[in-house]
Amino acid sequence: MALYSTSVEYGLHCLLPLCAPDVQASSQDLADFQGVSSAYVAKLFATLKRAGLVVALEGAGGGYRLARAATEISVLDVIQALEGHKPLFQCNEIRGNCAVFGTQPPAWANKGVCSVHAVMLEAEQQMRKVLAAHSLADIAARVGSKAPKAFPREVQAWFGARKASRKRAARRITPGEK
Amino acid sequence: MALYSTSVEYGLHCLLPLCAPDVQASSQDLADFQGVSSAYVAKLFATLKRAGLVVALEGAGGGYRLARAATEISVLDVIQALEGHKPLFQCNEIRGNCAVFGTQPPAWANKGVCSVHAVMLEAEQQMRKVLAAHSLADIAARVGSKAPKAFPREVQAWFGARKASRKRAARRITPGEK
DNA sequence: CATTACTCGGACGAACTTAATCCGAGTAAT
DNA sequence: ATTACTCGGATTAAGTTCGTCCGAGTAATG
Repeated sequence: MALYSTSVEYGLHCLLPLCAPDVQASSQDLADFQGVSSAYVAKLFATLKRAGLVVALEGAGGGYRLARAATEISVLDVIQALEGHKPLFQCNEIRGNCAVFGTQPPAWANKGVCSVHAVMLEAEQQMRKVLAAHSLADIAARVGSKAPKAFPREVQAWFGARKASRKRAARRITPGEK
Repeated sequence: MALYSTSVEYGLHCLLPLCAPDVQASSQDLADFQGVSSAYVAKLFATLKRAGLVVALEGAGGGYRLARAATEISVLDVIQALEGHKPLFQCNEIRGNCAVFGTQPPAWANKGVCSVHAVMLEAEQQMRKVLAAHSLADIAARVGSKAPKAFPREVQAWFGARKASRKRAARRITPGEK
């Protein structure tokens, strides 16, 4: 339905909580926090790690953490990591197929960039310029400016409670139970 | 593989020959001229007609013609006609799902545009601005400036010969033959 | 030191969109 | 009146995306 898929939306939103200083959370927690599919977010974060945007801490109490400062991760970085480098438009050089050329197109036909392609490249460049200009930190700050002052504390409390409840729940489960 | 599909490439290229004054050609001829799938181009032009970018002349010797001056048809018009209005990014308002909100998100959470969405909208606007600024006539002119002076005549000759050969070929086919 | 359970990570399957094809309806030319 | 060429929609095949599930490894725990 849209040019960029849901991956980008999930990925960006789930990265936001990690912008706060010294935060580390599992993909499970991040997904539950944002109310989206946890299994899918797990897959997305594996991709983000491969792209070098986050680092993973394995084992109990582990989780993800930003690989570099939130100011140094642009929206474009996230998009490229999750969707791969998708051009706006793929030129198949059909200008060289023109029937009047016969078997071999003349030199002038393939000279420079295809005129249709050129327009698309210009549009893509403008788009990428905007996406590269905004960092995760910018977005997090804008969200923060809307929220009441107590919000960051509440978030921190939620992640803390989450971790605690996990342990407690684990204790209750009998060994054989699924 | 790319954000905009092959439809856009086929559509734009096949519209270019129609930019010359008083040209009218069938989807079959336009596709053969550009060396692309004719059945698929036929489908695309049906869509372009529905969008009001071209007008169709039915019957033998019919074909398509631009619905208005080539200077008044932008690349964006063609894209929107063929792909529908696809936003760069679809916001599902997951900001309201945040787990700390409980059942009902507070008023400030959904105030204004989602901060992630806002970045995407800005990027999309810049992109569309470029696409809207270039018309079919612009592209046709740029192609023409590369080509030798005799090229337009050759093209016109090709379409003429095409029409003539059709008639001749038709005469040769026996009624039962496929 | 052995166990536990929580974490990542890749393999698997269903649903949707796109690319392409085929055939029927209508119309201008013959 | 016939012919054949045109558009136009219904149908089919392939690729991509979204989402789920299960196995491997590791830090915490007793």
